[in-house]
Amino acid sequence: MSSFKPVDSDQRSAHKGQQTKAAIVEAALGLATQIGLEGLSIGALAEVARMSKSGVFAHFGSREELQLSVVRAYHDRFEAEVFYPAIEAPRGLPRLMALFNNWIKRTTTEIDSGCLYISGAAEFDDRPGPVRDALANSVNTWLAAMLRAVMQARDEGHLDADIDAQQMVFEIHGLILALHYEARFLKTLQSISHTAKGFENILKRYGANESFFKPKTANLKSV
Amino acid sequence: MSSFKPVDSDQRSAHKGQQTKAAIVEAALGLATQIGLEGLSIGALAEVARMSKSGVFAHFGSREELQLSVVRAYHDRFEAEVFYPAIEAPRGLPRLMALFNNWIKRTTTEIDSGCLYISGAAEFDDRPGPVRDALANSVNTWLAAMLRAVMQARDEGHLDADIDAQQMVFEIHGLILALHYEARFLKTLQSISHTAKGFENILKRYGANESFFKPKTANLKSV
DNA sequence: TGCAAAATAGAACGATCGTTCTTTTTTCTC
DNA sequence: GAGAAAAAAGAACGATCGTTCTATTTTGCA
Repeated sequence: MSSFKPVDSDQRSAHKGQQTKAAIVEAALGLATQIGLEGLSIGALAEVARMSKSGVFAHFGSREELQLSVVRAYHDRFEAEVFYPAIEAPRGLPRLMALFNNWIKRTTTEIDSGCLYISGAAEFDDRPGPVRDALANSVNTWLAAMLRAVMQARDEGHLDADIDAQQMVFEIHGLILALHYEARFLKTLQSISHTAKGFENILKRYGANESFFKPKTANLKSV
Repeated sequence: MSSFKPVDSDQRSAHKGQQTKAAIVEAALGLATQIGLEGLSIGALAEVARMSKSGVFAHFGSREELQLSVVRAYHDRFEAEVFYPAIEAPRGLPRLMALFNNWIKRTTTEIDSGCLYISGAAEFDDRPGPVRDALANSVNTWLAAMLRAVMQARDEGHLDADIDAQQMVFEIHGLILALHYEARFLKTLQSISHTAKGFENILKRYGANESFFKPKTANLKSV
């Protein structure tokens, strides 16, 4: 990941314009995850934010800039919720498992609200431009973090030495996408347990020592 | 699958209205897979079909009915391209592999055009109504066919006897979703080979006899 | 407290949307 | 080939879209 924010941005209690802008982005994020980045209209957003259309608009200057702000906000939230808590786990399989579990946790939450990286991909896969680039960059950053975690787990000896790390990340990604699809769209009940079981299968296949995940007693430092 | 069409529908050279309607639906299908069912506008469709807006509209009576026609057309095409050719393969693992290979083939084609079941799911996962129902029914029908194929392969002894068929279909579905996502949105080059390798991994894990897929010489009737 | 600056509101624009209504053209049947 | 029926076109509707411009309100600093 690594997003090195420029020192202040929204947070600082400056000039109050940025406060309301942050509030607007917050509302926009809620709308966008529900109805999509394309469905996000300034009129509807103004209503939710209890402001005038032009009042909302003035903060962004264009709809596209609003969409970009939403993508950035989603990126930050994803980072804070999934990535940062997990890198505190020890390097190797424990961290990989923490990353995946946080990912599942977030996706499970998003069964109701929707995932911007998934809906955004469907909306912008044929629409070049800054929004698409921002979305793809965020996703690629995250997938690269997962790839790093897999390679570290391999180098630590927690996984087989000859595994294809990209292949493993691809299969893990598929599990998350299937979870989102079947739980959110098809409303299949067992999706969450299927995802967990699928991850277990993948770990086993790539040579993870069963003591890591099978019996809940196992701990980090062994192998 | 099973769609038992009502005898004529579009095909019969009747009253010519149905001919142009079929042509419109054809054009609409192209538009919808590219820009989505929601992005499909009657004006844009009329331009592509080289007709007037009202001329197009008259064939459907509402935009929703147009969307439903597109979903039905996509269902038929999917069935004809993926399902029917595969059920001619012998019951069991050969048929399962044929189904999956056709699915991959179609999804690979759709890297350029887009898959309605995937984009539609993202667009309608929060929007109840007939279109959502039609989409979900089609997808469920297809997933049920895959499930049947897995269970038959198990019953034929081509897979382990104690496998969880739903779990296996879930993992396979994830591969396809990852293929579509990474190839179409992220433009990752190795997605197709990742998918094939992932399927091989799944087959192996669920006890498929390697003679079925590992050496290209193996044939159907053994095991 | 006053005043410039920033933030918000309000009204209006052109465009496009789905839809309706009326009129014209095309098709099919006798 | 005439005439009814079906198909297509054309014009207009109210609504909503993103955006622009001007006016009003609110804020922050001297």
